[in-house]
Amino acid sequence: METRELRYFVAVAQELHFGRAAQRLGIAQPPLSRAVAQLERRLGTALLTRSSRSVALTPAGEVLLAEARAALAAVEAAERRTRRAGSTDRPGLVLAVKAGASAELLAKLLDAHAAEPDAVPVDVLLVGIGEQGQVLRDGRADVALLHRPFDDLAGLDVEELGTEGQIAVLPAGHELGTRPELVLADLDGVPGLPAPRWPGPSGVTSGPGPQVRDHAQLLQLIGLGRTFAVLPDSVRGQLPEGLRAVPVADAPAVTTVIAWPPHSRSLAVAGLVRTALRL
Amino acid sequence: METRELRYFVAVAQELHFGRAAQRLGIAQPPLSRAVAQLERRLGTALLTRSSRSVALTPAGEVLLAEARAALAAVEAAERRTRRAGSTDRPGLVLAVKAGASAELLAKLLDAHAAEPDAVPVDVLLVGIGEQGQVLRDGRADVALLHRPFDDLAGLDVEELGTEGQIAVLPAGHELGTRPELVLADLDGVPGLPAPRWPGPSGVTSGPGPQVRDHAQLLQLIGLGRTFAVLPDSVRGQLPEGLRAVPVADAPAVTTVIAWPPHSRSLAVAGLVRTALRL
DNA sequence: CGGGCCGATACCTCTCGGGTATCGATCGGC
DNA sequence: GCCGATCGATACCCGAGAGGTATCGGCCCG
Repeated sequence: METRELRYFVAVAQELHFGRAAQRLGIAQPPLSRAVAQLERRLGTALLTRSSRSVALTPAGEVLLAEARAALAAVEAAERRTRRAGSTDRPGLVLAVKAGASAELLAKLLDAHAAEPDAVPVDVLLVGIGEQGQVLRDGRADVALLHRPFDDLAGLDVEELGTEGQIAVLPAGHELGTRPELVLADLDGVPGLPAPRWPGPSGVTSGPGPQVRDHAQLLQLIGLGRTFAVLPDSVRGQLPEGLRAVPVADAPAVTTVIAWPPHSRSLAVAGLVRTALRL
Repeated sequence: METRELRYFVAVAQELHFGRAAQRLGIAQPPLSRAVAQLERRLGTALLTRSSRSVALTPAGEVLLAEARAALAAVEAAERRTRRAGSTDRPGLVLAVKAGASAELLAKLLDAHAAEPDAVPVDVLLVGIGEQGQVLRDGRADVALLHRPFDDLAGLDVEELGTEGQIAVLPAGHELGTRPELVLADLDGVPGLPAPRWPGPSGVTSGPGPQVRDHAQLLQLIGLGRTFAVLPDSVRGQLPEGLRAVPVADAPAVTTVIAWPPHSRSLAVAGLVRTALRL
């Protein structure tokens, strides 16, 4: 199987429409139809059920969609990492961090790493919530900080860096902000304060409230009184003036972890991880 | 990048010889030279240093070799898993087990799974030591039993099933077999009894003794008085007549784990894992 | 210094990926 | 119930590029 065929199939499987998929791929519809049909012939399996009015995935098609995405990410990663290994000007590491999260830990880590004798330059790549795994898997980053149980750690090698409780971050002057402590049930369905939505481990977003990409957006929306959030303790240090932080007794503990792609044989990654574990 | 290019590059990188690589790929040498040169042009990096008498990998080439292997395994996995999902006759799972290891646990697991209401048929794939990760990654198996710290768990999702001590397995009548307990140092450099070699997590094999692929081979060689082994407690149940088993006090504990490929969304895998965790 | 090994280059062929035109089926509207 | 619109499949053509053969040019060895 060639990556071209996989790209074509993924496009059709996502769009569920040959015409639109062809347009997205920048080719005409007939070659796309033929390519997918040929893929099905070679695999000996129907991947799509077509009824001239609609296209749907067969169970085998579902399997191939998931597997093809992973395989294409691996190929992309190969390309990107090789390019970076070859370009002499930047031999450093790329560290992916959720924008706005773990700021204090990140600062300490970068300082400690820079003080190492064999320090390699580190670029910080700020990504949206839940995107760290993706950038790690497709080669845009070499290491990432993520948070259990929120982020998807599947397929990554991981070391734990620390655990902390969670606090509710509320708009200035909100009645709940005056209490000394909350439980999750207090925050369930507060009138006029919907929970925000962000990309979860399963890739989908859930909840009724506003859609949010990173912590900065989230804090801004809280400042505007449009939502609230339950976040790790360590965000206290970066709360804008006026927001209220209240411990949430029964919120699950958050573990910050450092992760890297499984077959990374890079000494530079190992060095950064070692530094992180010493903090 | 197409998988064809990656396959070509991997062949050359392994053989370090364009002629032989071309032969292995079933093509002529000139197209291979051109394809690799074109890949280098597209990546903007030299991958190989060629000197008409020898071929060597550049650092970027080393990176691409590792990444390309992973990517090609992912593509193969996509193909195999889709084929199996499509062929109606065998909708079951493939469970990879080191030949001869964890026999008791395996029997219990298969029994318990068969007793489940939604039992899916399970094929057992016996593989050589250290090959479980590979067959999981390239789609030949869906689940595997492996043993920490011996097997390479990088990139796999894992649940622990149990921990046990280790025993030394010695030929009948060997003097060490009469002692009530040993320490690793006792086994270090026993005259006439070299330690066996098998594929380790790093892929290489080390040690001076005979080369071994699985437990059955290993036990046979011990029976012949040619080597010894330090193995998990649970092999006691399958020792052939005459072999001596002696606990090793300071050997690292072995944890048996059940593992599956990270993006497996399969309900069948989840069911088998749940059954295993109940044992 | 000459022969043999090996990768690169030149040049040819033909497969196959991609484009246009069109068909056939299905669904919605009148 | 018919007509038109939509959408995937089919027919047919063209050109890029993958692969083959012949050959060159550098390098080590005898």
